[in-house]
Amino acid sequence: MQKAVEQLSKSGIKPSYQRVKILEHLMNEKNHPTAEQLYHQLKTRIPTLSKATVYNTLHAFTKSGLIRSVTTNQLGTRYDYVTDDHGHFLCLDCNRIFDFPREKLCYERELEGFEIYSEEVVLKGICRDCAKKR
Amino acid sequence: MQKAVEQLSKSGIKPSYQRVKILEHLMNEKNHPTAEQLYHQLKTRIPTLSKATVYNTLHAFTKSGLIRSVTTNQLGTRYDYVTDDHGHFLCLDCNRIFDFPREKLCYERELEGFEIYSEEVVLKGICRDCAKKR
DNA sequence: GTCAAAGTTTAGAATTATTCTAATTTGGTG
DNA sequence: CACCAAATTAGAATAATTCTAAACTTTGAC
Repeated sequence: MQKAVEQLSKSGIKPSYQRVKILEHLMNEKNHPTAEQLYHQLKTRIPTLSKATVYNTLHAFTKSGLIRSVTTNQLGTRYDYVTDDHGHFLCLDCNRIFDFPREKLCYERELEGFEIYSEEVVLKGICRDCAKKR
Repeated sequence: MQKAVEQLSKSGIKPSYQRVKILEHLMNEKNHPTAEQLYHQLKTRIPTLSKATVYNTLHAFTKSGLIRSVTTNQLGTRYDYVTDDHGHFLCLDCNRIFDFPREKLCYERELEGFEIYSEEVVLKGICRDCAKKR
């Protein structure tokens, strides 16, 4: 609880009840939920919650860099709380997303004059578990 | 024309009229069109063309590795003909996508046992032209 | 050549993620 | 308390994508 409020304040986002709950959820969840999933999971505890709030909030968080959005093209955009630089592996079978560590990328030469707000590395394929099952 | 047919055959995809036209279009276009844009641009030359065909075809091409899909989250998925390893920079202002060269990424240790089908590096921000205009 | 089977394309309906809108609620300030 | 701005809400609207069932093409067997 305290941590989420702190993070929001630090990012210049007013820590409303909904925002705190959404951020906490993302801080605890390790499974990269969609906006839809987040909405349903939180709806039980915040019955008045609206989808618009979830989307607005996720956009604000993403813009401020608190969370990262992973556009997978299947089942909608997925979100995770940003800790360090890591890439995402999407399993095309079970739809889970795995984090994996990666070096910070470096593009000074190629993209001179470009302002880079976010960078995303997404691999797609079959995860270890699903590969074994075949 | 010949090149597209050849590429399709090599990938084990039967080179139907529509497929050849779609692939040729992607080989010529440098601006990473959406399915929608492709559909409209080709519709003038193939009046019977259906959106379902465009989507089916793009999926087949992507699966075979002939083209790559760039999921940007704004204005739909965008496609480009694969030549070499490169990353994509999406300008949040003008919505253009810029290709830039990048090294092949290397994840042997972190993702042992995972089958990697595709890898995508997407940066988002403001391109040089748009940055200047401010 | 004719036929059936398989594969491809088509138009339009259906679905689904996301955005929009206008009204309501909330929280702080004088 | 009364005011204002910001945040939230429910539900409608939009837009990308998928689905469906029918029509058309191609292929190979006879």
